[in-house]
Amino acid sequence: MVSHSSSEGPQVRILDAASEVFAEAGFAGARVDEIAARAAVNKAMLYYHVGDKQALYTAVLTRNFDRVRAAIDGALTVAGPARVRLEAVISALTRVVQEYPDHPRIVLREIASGAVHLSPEALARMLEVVGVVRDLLREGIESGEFRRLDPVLTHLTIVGALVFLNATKPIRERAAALGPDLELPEPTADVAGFLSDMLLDGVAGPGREAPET
Amino acid sequence: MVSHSSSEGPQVRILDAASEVFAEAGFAGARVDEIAARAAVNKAMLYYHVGDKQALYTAVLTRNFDRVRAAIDGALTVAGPARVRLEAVISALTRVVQEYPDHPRIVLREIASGAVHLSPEALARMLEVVGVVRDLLREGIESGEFRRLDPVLTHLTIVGALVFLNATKPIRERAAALGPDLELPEPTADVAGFLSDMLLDGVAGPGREAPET
DNA sequence: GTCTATATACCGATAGAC
DNA sequence: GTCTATCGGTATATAGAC
Repeated sequence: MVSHSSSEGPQVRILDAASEVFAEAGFAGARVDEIAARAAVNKAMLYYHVGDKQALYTAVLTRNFDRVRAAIDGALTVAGPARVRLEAVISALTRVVQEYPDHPRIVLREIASGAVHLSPEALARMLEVVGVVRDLLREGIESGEFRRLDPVLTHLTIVGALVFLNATKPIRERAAALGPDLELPEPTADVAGFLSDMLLDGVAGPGREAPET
Repeated sequence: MVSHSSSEGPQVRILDAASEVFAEAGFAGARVDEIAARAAVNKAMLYYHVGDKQALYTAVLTRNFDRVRAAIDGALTVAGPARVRLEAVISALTRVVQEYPDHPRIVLREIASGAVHLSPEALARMLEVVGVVRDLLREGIESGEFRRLDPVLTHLTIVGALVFLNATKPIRERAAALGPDLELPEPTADVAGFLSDMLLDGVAGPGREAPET
């Protein structure tokens, strides 16, 4: 449910509610009435303030990607070798994805559909994020810190893992209810630590100074 | 489009068409009329043969997961250490996902939605696949071949990367059309090779003994 | 700016003739 | 088994009063 129901202004409530509903049901499955109800706003007012369903969707995605971008920019202020900065980015991505769990779910659907609902501006913001990590990986490869792995594949591996880990939680819970045979152990609480441990040791390759986790 | 338009029987054509449309539009976005049209079958006949939209969806997912399961079983016939078998599984998963690209897209949406459209039987088949890889990872950990990484997180990392790499292709193509600044280099053709290289060197952790989790 | 009531269109599903 | 025609429900979007 929307957490800031009455303390925030209508615009924020609408975007929060829309983000929730789009994450749960997707663009086609989302109901404008449901969004208006959760935002505690009359539906006509929703159209008046934000626009139609597509405009609502674009506004949500733009805001969500801006949050991700801000988190990455914050992580990149730390100085040091590429490896340290990549760890900081992974940690920041993990945090932002856990703080705003709607976002990875919406992105997952967008990827599945081939980005048919993504406006050019929202797509551009999404690719900005990809570009930042890609450039960081390239830099690490140039400096010899990282092995010569394809930067885009590596980025997608990182993000794919991150998004999966956060998005599969409802399924894991449903699986546990089906019976002990199908039960999956609850993954480690420290997801960022796992990802750094697993992915960076792949990225950085063996034979360098050991990371302290 | 459906590739076996007229050579196959109606049931197969219907499932092929449904898999396509569900992958493109999701459960809520899929149109039964569209599925019938692509299958070159009258809509009433579609309901007569398979059932309603939900039954159609379950049939598609069951068939698709069975293909994945068959590919994994085939890969596990090779003998050898866990590392070799895990490489074989990754290779088999890569092949099956490339041969049936609808499947990862549908799974992506299912994960995003929290599996609300998954029937218990389809969910069980999905978890079977997770279980096989999880057990293989556990075995490798027991034998000391792999580091002590959480098996479920590791599995999700593998599958997440795989699915992302195959599902993001349309977006990467759309990005290239937006301008060279946003263009992403086309990833390596040998996706399975990349994944084995990157993920297994993380999993096997050359030159290091097991840290406690 | 705010709300009610409704226009308009679409989609899933089936009745019923053949 | 096959098809046409259509019903009933529901969704987006807006007109128009206040």
